[in-house]
Amino acid sequence: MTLSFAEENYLKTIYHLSRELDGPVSTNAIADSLSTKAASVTDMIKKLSVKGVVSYQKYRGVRVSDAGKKAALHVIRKHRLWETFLVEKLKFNWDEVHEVAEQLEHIRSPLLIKRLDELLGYPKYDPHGDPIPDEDGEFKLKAKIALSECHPGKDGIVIAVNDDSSAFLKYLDKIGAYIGAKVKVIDRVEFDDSLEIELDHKKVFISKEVSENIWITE
Amino acid sequence: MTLSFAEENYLKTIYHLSRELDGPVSTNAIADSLSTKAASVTDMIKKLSVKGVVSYQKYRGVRVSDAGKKAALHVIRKHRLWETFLVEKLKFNWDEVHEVAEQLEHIRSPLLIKRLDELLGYPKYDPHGDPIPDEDGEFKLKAKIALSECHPGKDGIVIAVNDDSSAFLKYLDKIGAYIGAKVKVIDRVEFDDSLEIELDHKKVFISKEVSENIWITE
DNA sequence: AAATATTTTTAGATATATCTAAATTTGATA
DNA sequence: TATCAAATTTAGATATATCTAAAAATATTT
Repeated sequence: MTLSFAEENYLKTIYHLSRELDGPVSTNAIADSLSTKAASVTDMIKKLSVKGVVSYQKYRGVRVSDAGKKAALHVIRKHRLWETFLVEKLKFNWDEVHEVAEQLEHIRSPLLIKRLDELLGYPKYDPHGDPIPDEDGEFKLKAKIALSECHPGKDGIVIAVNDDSSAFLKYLDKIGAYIGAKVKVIDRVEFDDSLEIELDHKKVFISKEVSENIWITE
Repeated sequence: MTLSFAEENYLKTIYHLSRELDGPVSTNAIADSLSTKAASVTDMIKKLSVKGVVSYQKYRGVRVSDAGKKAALHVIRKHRLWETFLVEKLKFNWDEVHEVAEQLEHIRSPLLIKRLDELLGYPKYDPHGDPIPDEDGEFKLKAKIALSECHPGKDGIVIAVNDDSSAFLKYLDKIGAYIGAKVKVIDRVEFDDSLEIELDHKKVFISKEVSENIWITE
């Protein structure tokens, strides 16, 4: 059973969405996430359902099956290994890798991924702090807490970010919030839940939207 | 103007065929080369013609335009850089790279190719001895002669092979005919034009079909 | 040159992936 | 609970890339 590029993209997106939620994933959520139309999603869901990678009840949303999870994690493994390669070996900035990795993740060659993993020294996390699943789809999440959940006085190390968009990552670069940076919460503004934090001995204000997307050690 | 994967594959094939011939490339030659049907080729040729990368007269074959040449050489550049990467950095054998490079050549990212070229040290030739075009599509052929054209007594160094199939390359590995190997023609069998050659101080017989696909220094 | 064979093109299908617009179902609200 | 709004699905198109079978053009042979 092989999945087309489009099928792999849908499956990966559905998998990611299903991890943010508890229950089934809605058609519209998938459509939004993929910038496509609900009608297209319904069509695709039917195909994925026939292939056994999702289970689906009309009007009731989609769930990823065990086989689907494995397939999704394999694509995610490839995506994150390629991102790591681009940053470690080709000197890409972390905000430049996503689009290219979206293409590279669909290349089919078990040997290529095996050797790439070897070349990179079997990394466990990608440049954004996300875990890289192993060949069996196993991975370990780091114990982490979103900055938005931290009270003044809390300090830690930036270990992951939740948004891979170039704009967001460029902003993080600017304020010095790279993976591994030391951070301390100085103050919280009750009015809008923005935070004053210290990064690299410099104090900056970040909005709630930003603090929700930065994870630090617990 | 962007070409789809399929369009890139057709264009590349037509370009390669046009270099073996003097005149226009026939529909059937393209179909054979791509293991597809003549009818499919006709359809695609029309599309490529509209896009201006080939010129085409019904029943009269196809020619690659200047714009087409540039586009084809760009794909070939990517293919050969990836092959070089696979062998040099990921320890692939030269008979394992073709299929993967066929996929990788379609990845769209100028920065990726720029950095890959840099990582590899700006190579001029790929693992099969084929020249890697630069960004402008320029490349240099080595002065070379097919073994099949050599008379007994002629010696030289294997600098390229003409067939990238895994079976052929595995056979070359077996007899020691890697790029850079010293070779000397010992004898020619008039009956079938097979050759006795010396490679690595070992004498082997090779068929005409094989000798036509091995190129040595002039 | 006429007949025959080969090559190429056209016509009409199929499969994938997408869309818009209309119909249907679900869920929230009055 | 009946009504309405939102979400979802269906129906019917479009675009790409492919195919088979038939028709047309070209090339070869007698």
